[in-house]
Amino acid sequence: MPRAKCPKCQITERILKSGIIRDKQRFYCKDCNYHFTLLHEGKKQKSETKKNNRPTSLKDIAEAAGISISTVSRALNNHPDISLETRNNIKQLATSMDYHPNMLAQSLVNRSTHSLGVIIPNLETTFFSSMLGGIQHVAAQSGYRVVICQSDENHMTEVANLQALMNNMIDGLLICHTLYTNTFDHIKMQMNRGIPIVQFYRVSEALDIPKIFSDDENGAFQITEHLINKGCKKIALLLGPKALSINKRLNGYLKALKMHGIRKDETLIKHVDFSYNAVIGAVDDWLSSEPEIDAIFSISDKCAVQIIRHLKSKKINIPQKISVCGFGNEYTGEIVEPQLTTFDVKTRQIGEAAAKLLLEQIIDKKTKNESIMIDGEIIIREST
Amino acid sequence: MPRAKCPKCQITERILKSGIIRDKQRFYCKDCNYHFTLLHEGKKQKSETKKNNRPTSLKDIAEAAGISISTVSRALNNHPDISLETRNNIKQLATSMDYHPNMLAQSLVNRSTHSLGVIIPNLETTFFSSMLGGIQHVAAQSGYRVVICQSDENHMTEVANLQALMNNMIDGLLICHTLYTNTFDHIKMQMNRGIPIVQFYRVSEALDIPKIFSDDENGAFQITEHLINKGCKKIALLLGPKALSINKRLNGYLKALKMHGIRKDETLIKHVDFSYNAVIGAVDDWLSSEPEIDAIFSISDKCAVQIIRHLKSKKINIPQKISVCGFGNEYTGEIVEPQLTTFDVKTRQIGEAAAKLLLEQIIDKKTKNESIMIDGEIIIREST
DNA sequence: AGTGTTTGCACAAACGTTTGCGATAGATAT
DNA sequence: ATATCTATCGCAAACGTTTGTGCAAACACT
Repeated sequence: MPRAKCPKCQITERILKSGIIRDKQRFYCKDCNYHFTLLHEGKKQKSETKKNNRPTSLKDIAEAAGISISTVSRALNNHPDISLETRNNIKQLATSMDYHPNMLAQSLVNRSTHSLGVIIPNLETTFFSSMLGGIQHVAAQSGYRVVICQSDENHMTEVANLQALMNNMIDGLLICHTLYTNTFDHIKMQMNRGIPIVQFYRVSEALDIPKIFSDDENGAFQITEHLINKGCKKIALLLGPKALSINKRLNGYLKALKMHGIRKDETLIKHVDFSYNAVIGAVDDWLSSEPEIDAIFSISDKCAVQIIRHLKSKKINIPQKISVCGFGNEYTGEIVEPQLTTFDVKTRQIGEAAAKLLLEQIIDKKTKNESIMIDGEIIIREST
Repeated sequence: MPRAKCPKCQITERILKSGIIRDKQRFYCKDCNYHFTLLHEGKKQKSETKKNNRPTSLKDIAEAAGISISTVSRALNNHPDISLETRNNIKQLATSMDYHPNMLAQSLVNRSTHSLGVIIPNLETTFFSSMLGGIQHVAAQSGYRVVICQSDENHMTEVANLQALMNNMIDGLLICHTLYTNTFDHIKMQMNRGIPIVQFYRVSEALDIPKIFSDDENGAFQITEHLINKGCKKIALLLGPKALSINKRLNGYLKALKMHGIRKDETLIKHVDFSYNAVIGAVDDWLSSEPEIDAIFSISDKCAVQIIRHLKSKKINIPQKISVCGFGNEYTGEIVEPQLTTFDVKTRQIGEAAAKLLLEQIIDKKTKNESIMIDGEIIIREST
């Protein structure tokens, strides 16, 4: 460990040796990119204290036992080439020396980390975290770990997480895109790296990889038709930012209107980010404008709950005056009063299916190109 | 790749070569631990198709450019020893060859993965996932990844995750124990491995490692005192399984009773697991027994919400007849009607503090032994 | 004694990096 | 011309595993 001080930035941490020239030690400061030389002053005490306080390795055990490294490795892995006696001795020695295998080294030679990566927009809602539950359950059954990264609905974070994970950290990736992800070059770049990728829930048809998705169009259709059957004529639709296949829900909405002979009204369709102010603003717009609306269909349960509370604070009766529907079947929809009519997209099943599909690819080493749709179910409660 | 079939289990996958003996190839089946020999039949086409379809490595670039591996490495890392011209050429070549560094190899030599491990009981509630939010935020600022493992409130899963992560996968660990974790040998075993560990929220005083915790005793005291001030005399307390420091809340409860001259009544204190049936059962017990209770203090918001809904279904007025308090300040407590009085334990701040404390240890390479308490705040709403 | 088989182990290459230390050639100073 | 310095690069060790191969000794069977 060179302990020289850089004459420029006075830092002693990031100094590297850079050769010896005429009895002068040459150094290089990583911080300020600067070369300099000093007279010899390094005490050469290499081999002694060198590998101290490091975790014990196979080599340490081998030296302690006076045998070769490979024998130790095989003994610990129960290879029958090693006699039972030696095996037991080595195992005992290993535990007594507090040996733990270095998984980095193992993964390096085995070319497999036995872990799946998950990139997910958000964990602070039951919607996504229940998908995670499904993923973990399936992964654990096959002995795989799950490495979770939160993109926080931020596209750049998604890209960064993706690149980090794909650099040999994982054997396969499950990804659910950000709301604001509308370009998929970052995925394309990783597609021929030999690491299988599966999209789930928020998928892109532009990509030629396996997907697990829910039939959102049909879900939105069912919800809208349900509202129509309840007698609603002016159904406002609250959509998220224009992105992704999530807007399939718009199609379902329009389809239901058409089928029941209701004319499309552009003013009843609004795109918002999911911020509270935007949601409330949109609702107030609708409330203050003609014609009077009689239903609000929010594509997010979270927003639907906010809408219900907002309407109640304005003394607007739900569902007598205005019906409210959500989408996703989050837990809060069961708590709020009136309880929220919504569409259960079976998030846990989506997670399970995604993990299964990924594991099949990893274990069979075949690149499938399957797309699986998970059917949802309308849940009718008090708000309609 | 040996493609021999094991005469015992007929499997061809896990066969290893095991030396040659008198012109006979010796094999060993990893599955059934069986040795056998066959006549030579392997076509020796080693060096040709060997390293095909592997990701490009530094070596590949070096060979393509006709220079040494070390030069390529230094060039890509902007080492000034390499001329600007060579550097740019190599960089260009690298991107054109679709090079991505193997982080396993990097971590192996650098002895650092630049990622933090988190073991957390559960992600399906905002309570823990908001801690995660805090952790991720702080970690990202220092350029660290976060690897999340869910123990699912299962002690064995916690242990398994711990062992996996600690084998060189991470530079530091943040752990929040399972409800059922009451022995800490698994932590002790890992304490001298050179990887710093920080406990958060659910901590154990028996361990000599840094902790971030909330003053649950004081929180419970404040809640109880608040109930007393509202005129409640018979305050039922719903606790979780007997475990951990979580039961500090019992102390706060008792302290408040004592200070206000209320006698402790054992029948008013119940331990339950957090299952719905157990919670409702406990409440029904209280309702059907003398003396009549006038308040329920649940140490979990989730249970408190269930209790509120249960009481409402029985037409019991809240808070006129019975006041209800929770603990934790989850989102659902704001949605339920009446809104839940609870104690905000500042989960996000706990996560942030824990990540900071861990990062300090990693970066300074000093093993601190600091314990930080995050103050909470009582949130009084309609249910009291 | 001769032949063949089995057992138990050691050697060394490989996985893909980083980095200490020289080595060489050209530049500059003396 | 000689001496010194600098810029640019290569060699090889190291990180901690796994595993193909060889080899000597022990064993088994004529």
